[in-house]
Amino acid sequence: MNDLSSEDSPLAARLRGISGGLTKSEAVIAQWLILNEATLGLETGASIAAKTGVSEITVSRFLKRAGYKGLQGLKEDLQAALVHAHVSPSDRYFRLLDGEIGAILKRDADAVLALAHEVEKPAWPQAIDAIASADEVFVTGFQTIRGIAEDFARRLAIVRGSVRFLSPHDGGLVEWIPSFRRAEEKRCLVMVDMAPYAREALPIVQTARGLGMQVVVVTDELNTWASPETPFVFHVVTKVDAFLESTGPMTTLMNVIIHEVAGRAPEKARKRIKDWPPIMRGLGLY
Amino acid sequence: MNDLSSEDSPLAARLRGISGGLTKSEAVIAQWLILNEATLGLETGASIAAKTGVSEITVSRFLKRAGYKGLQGLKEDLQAALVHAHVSPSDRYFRLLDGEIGAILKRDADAVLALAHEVEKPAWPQAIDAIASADEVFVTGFQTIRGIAEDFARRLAIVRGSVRFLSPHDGGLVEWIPSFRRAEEKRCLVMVDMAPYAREALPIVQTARGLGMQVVVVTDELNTWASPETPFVFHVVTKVDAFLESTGPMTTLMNVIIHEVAGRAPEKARKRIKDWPPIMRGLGLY
DNA sequence: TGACGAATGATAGCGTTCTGTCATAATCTA
DNA sequence: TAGATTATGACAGAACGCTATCATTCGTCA
Repeated sequence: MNDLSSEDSPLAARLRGISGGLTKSEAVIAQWLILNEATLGLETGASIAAKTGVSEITVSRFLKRAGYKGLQGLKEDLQAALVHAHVSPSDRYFRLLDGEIGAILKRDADAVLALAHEVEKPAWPQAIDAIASADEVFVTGFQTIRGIAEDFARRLAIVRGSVRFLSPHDGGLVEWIPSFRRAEEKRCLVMVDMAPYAREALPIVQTARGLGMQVVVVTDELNTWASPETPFVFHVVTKVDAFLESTGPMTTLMNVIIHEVAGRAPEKARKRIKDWPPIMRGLGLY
Repeated sequence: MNDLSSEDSPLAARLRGISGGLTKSEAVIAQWLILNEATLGLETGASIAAKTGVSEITVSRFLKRAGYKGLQGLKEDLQAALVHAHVSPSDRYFRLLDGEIGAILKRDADAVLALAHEVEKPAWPQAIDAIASADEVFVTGFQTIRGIAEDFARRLAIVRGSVRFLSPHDGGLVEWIPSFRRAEEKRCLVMVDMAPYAREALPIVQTARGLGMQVVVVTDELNTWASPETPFVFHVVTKVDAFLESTGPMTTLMNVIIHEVAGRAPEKARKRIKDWPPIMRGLGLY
């Protein structure tokens, strides 16, 4: 094992660090795993056994001894190392991230990092411009993610004015009745969506488009109805193998939108952030 | 699907190139695969089916139609693409996470992973028990994070009954007027808090404690008033060097609470999750 | 609105994977 | 060299993954 690169992967470091030394079979398995790290994703216990000349149960025992929950656990670790290498410089969290809740947190963190793909899209800065430059911004969202939309509307209003939450069922879209005085204004709708609310959401988006608004949709990974309606559709991974979908990464993306809109006029945003607390002080809330 | 990045991965290009268009289910699967490309190594046909809401055989048919020899064939293709890529997936992630927004996402992801510390606390399972075993759960939160609390109340109500959102300023705590019929019931208050709302939050927590309720507070990293009032205080990092604090990790922790409460009675939670859509179908929302 | 075709799902069966239990082989020590 | 201990393997069973077949649902068209 001494002939391996000094620049160890986490896998190599971990296998090398097994206390008590390795038996002959274990050494063979460890070396094979390290040399074939790039393609471990495709292997099974049986295929590793076949390639190393030991039995399947020996492979299984070795992985357990190495601290993995079987080959699946090793694969999950490799995946996590790939994604999280740039998040935390130390292993201090990963020790705690064993178990079911840890797995959910890791997938949530994966989903947050994966937002980088959405922000990288050419449509992203155009969507930010649509929101930042609109004379009025409407925000809507339904049922169990209505809160995300409401918080977004409140928080977006901190960094720019003329933001309204829209409750189509309650208000029947009276906010969109045409006004002569404001006929030339640019308006933008931001919709926070989660399948399967297409029946409600799609007509609203189509109505907004019909009225000349730009529409930005932030939605989950299953939404396919939004793309034909507007170029500004951004997906968030919500399935994290929990009882319910995760809404944390979607909240994070809404916060990033606010940050980017504030970044379009940073001095104005800073002034608004500063001006707000004194106005609120009369409420006696803190 | 037209909103995807112009810099398509081979997988995205291949799925996009399927002639004859996609059916509704196929479009969902294709989009999900593209959005989750980084973690496909860990998926099975069954797990993809579960996450996309289609059946396993539909996933299998789609992969065949896309020219893969099943999921295994897709994984082999991904692996081969990995070997031939000039930039490794890890480096690609690094490049995406470069820059200001990438830094924010990394800090957000780090804050999500750091939630493992809160979940590890001895108080955590006791807090989950307090919520799960209460006869009635009240949920409250204010201003720009009121939406997180409202969504939490709605979603917690999916997995257990007798959950109420509390709006103290609107309702003046009428929900807490004593009732002889329910005098012996165990009640629990869950408060989502963010500095600087101590002036409003603290009296509510003290009132709840005085009325014999258990209180769980989920709050940001600056809160110091909560710990003397209740043993169940969980902190979330919200400072991510953005214009405004991030509420994504807090949303994630609320989701973890829901998951854990559901886990205290999983069959009941699954039944409630299953029973809800038919009731909702009358609304015509999807 | 009804019929027809396409899409999709349920179920069962087959193949593969993983591991518990017991047996065998290898290694070490006296 | 023999006995004891440890490492490893064989086998069977449980669990999981995938798909063929048939049924059901959905969408389109007349």
